[in-house]
Amino acid sequence: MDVAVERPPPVKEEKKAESSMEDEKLKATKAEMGEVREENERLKTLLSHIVRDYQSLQMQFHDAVKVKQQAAAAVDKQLPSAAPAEAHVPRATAAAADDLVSLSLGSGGYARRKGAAHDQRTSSSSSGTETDQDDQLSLGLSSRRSNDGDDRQASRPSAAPLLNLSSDSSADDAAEPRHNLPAAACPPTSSKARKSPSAGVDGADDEVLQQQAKKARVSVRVKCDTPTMNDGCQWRKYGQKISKGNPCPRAYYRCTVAPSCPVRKQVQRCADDMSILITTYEGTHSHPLPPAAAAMASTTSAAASMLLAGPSSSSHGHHLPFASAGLLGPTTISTIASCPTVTLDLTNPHSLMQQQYTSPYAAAGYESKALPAAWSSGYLAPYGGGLPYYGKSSLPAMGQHFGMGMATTRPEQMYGAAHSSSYLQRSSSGGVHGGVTAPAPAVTDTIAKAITSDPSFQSVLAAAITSYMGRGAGAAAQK
DNA sequence: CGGATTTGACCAGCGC
DNA sequence: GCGCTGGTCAAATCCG
Repeated sequence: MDVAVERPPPVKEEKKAESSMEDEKLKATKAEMGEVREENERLKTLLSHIVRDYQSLQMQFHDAVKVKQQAAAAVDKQLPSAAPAEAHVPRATAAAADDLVSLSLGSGGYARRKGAAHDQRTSSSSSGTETDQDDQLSLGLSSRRSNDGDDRQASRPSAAPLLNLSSDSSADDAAEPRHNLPAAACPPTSSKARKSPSAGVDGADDEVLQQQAKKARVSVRVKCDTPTMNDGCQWRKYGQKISKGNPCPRAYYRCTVAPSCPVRKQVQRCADDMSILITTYEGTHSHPLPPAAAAMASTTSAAASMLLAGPSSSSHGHHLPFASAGLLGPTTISTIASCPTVTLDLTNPHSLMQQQYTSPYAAAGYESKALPAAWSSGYLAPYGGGLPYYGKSSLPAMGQHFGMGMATTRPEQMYGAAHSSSYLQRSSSGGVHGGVTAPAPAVTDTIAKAITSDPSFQSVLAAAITSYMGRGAGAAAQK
C-alpha cells in the first residue's frame, strides 16, 4: 500500500517531464518551420530577381531577333532566290528565341510532375510553400519539351521559370525530331555514308542536318580512374588510336543499344593529367533509351542542336550563359576546326558544385555551403520540391550509378540520406539549436566530395546540364 | 560458343 | 600529288 501511495508522484513528474519535452519539441519544430518559411521567403525573393533578369534578357533577345528578322526580310526582298538553307536562318533564330523563353529558372507549372514521392517527403516541411505554386521554386535541372511552343506559355505561368535537372528522354523529340525514328533517319553521319545501307533516304535537307549533327559534339572532362565513365548506355569498342600530341590512346565506342544507332563516343585521357578522362559524344540515339542513359543521350543531341542553332561563323570559343552566370563553371562552346564542341569541364567537381549550386545564393547573401547543404538550401531541391523530378523522370538511375555504398537506389532517397545526415548530426550531437540549420561541415563536405567525385554523377550531371542548356536552341535548330 | 575487345589495315580529309 | 592524321573496318583474339 505504501508503495501504491508513493508511486503516483513520480508518474506525475514523468508526465510533466514528458509534456515539457513535447512542448520543447513542438517549439523546436515550430522554430524550424519558421526557419523554413524564412528560407522560402528568401528563395522567393531570389526567384523574383532571377525572373526579372530573365525577362529583361528575354526582351533584349526578342529585340535582337526582331532586328535580325527585319534585316533578313530586307535581304530576302533583295534576293528572292536565296538558298533555302539561308532562308531557314531567321526562322530558326526566331524559334530559338521562343525556345529560350521556355528555358527558365524554376517554379510552378509543374505540379503535374510532382508525384507521390514529393508529397510524402514534403508533407511536413512544405507548409506555406506548397500552396504557392507560382512562386515556388521547383529547382532541379530539367530539360523541357521544346515543341510545346504554343501551349507552354499557357500551361506555365509567364514568369515561372524552371531549372530542373531532369532529362525526360521521351520529351526529347522536339530537340531531336528523329530521336525515335528508325536509324534510317539517323545514319552514322559519317563520311563513309556509302557503308550505311539506309543513308540518303530522307533527302538533301536531312543529309545536311545529319552532317551538321555529326560535327557537333559534346565533350565531358571528368576526373575518373575507370577506363570509361558509366553513362548508362551500352557501348562497344570498335577502335583505338594513338593520336598526335597525346601518348594516351583514344578509344572509339559505338552505341550498341540498337544495332543501327549512330551515336559514338571517343574516350581519351588528358595528356596533362592522366586522371582526367575526356569523353566526347557525337550523334543522336535512334532508339528509346534506358533511363540511365537518357540524360547523356539528350545531351549529345541537344548540345549539338544548340551549337548548330546559333550562327557558326564564330571560330572562337565562347562561354555559355550558365558559365557566365556562375552556374556552370568552365563550360565552353568551341567551333574550332568546323567541329563545334561543347566542353564541360568537371575536373574540379567540388568547387564546381559549389559554384553551380551555391553561387547564386551566395550572391544573394547566402553563405556558401557544401553540396548537400546547398541542396537543402534549395538550389536543386528546395523543400524537396525539386527532387521528385530526379526520382520520377529526371535521373532515375543516378542512384544506381553512385558508387557511394548507399543502400538506396532512389535519388530522392539518396538526397534524403545526405539531407537527413545533417539533421542527424544536428539533433544527435548538438541537438536542435533553436531551429537554426547548422549542417555539420565535416559530414556535408564528406558527402559532397563523395558525390561530386563520382564519375557517374558527374556524367549524368553533365548530361542534364548540357541537356538543359541545349534544349531550347536545340529544338529551333531542327524545326 | 557468342559477344566483346584488340589491333593492323584501309580510307578520307586536309595541309603543304 | 604526297604525306600526315583521324576515324573506321574487320579478322583475330579473348573472355565469360
